[in-house]
Amino acid sequence: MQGISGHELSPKRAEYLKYVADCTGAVRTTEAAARFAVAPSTATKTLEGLARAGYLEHAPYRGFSLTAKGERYARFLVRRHRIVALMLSRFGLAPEEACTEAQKMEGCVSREVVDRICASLGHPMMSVCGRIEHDPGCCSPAEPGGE
Amino acid sequence: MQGISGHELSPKRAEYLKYVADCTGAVRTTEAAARFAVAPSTATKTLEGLARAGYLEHAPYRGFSLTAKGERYARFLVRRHRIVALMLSRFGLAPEEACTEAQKMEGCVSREVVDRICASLGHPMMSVCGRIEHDPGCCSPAEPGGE
DNA sequence: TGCAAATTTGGTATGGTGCCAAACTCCTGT
DNA sequence: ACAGGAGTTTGGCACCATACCAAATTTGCA
Repeated sequence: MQGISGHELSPKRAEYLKYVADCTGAVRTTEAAARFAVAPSTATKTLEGLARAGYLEHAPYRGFSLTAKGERYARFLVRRHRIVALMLSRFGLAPEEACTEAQKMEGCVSREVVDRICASLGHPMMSVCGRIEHDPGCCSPAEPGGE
Repeated sequence: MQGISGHELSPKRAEYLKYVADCTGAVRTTEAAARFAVAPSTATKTLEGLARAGYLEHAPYRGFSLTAKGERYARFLVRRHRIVALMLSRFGLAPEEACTEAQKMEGCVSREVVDRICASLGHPMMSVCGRIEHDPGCCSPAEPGGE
């Protein structure tokens, strides 16, 4: 994998990035502020932080959109969320419960661990909250020998 | 059970509390500073924070020791760590690996989830890094019907 | 074109973690 | 008995993440 450790972004930033990735087109400050129940200036600053780090592109007064790097990272974040949620559901948590708790934990789960759980689960296609996309080279087709 | 959510302490504070719980008798500032590789003043302040929150008792210039509350909470922290590590080992992580990764994640895992995983695992007695103590009323004897 | 809505900027705050230097306490050895 | 060194605490400062408000700025519609 291309150097994703899973700890590049703070939990909040990761949430914002996932949100931007979920939206089609550019995200307005107001939309993000509403989504996270914060003041618009807070949304601007958090998104600005992601832009400075190269995950988003900022068209001032227009909105924020994903860069290639942001898109790649967001795919990881979504996959991580779904793997963790699926794991929790295997321990008896109901789907929405698993999803909610996954949200709380996932920020601390490394890519390494996600890949291991993913492999151990047999590279599942579905989680409790959506399809799981397996990046080529990230987890599914890799691991030639062991595991 | 008694109102432990699992999110009472920041990850660092939780680590310090576990450390104090692991030591016999009072912990000196220097010991903690060495253990966490920080300046003595930092150790003082972090431990002071735990004391102010009621988890530790502070005998100035003498050391810090657990209060009843701290002891109870530390038991939860250790149990959480071991349950999470055991869970990870079930996904193919080697013992020390599971233990290391658990350390990174456990701060974000709620008591609720710990109890669920614990139950789902059949209230195991051993983890990859030590015995698992099941507080009466915390997890094992509870859950009368379901699960 | 002018004004309302949206956005950004700058100032400020809090909490957690960290450092250093200075002040203070403890204890041991002479 | 007490001086000095080791250990500890205090106060000041810094940084990052997150958050707010008020003021300034830009956009876009009427």
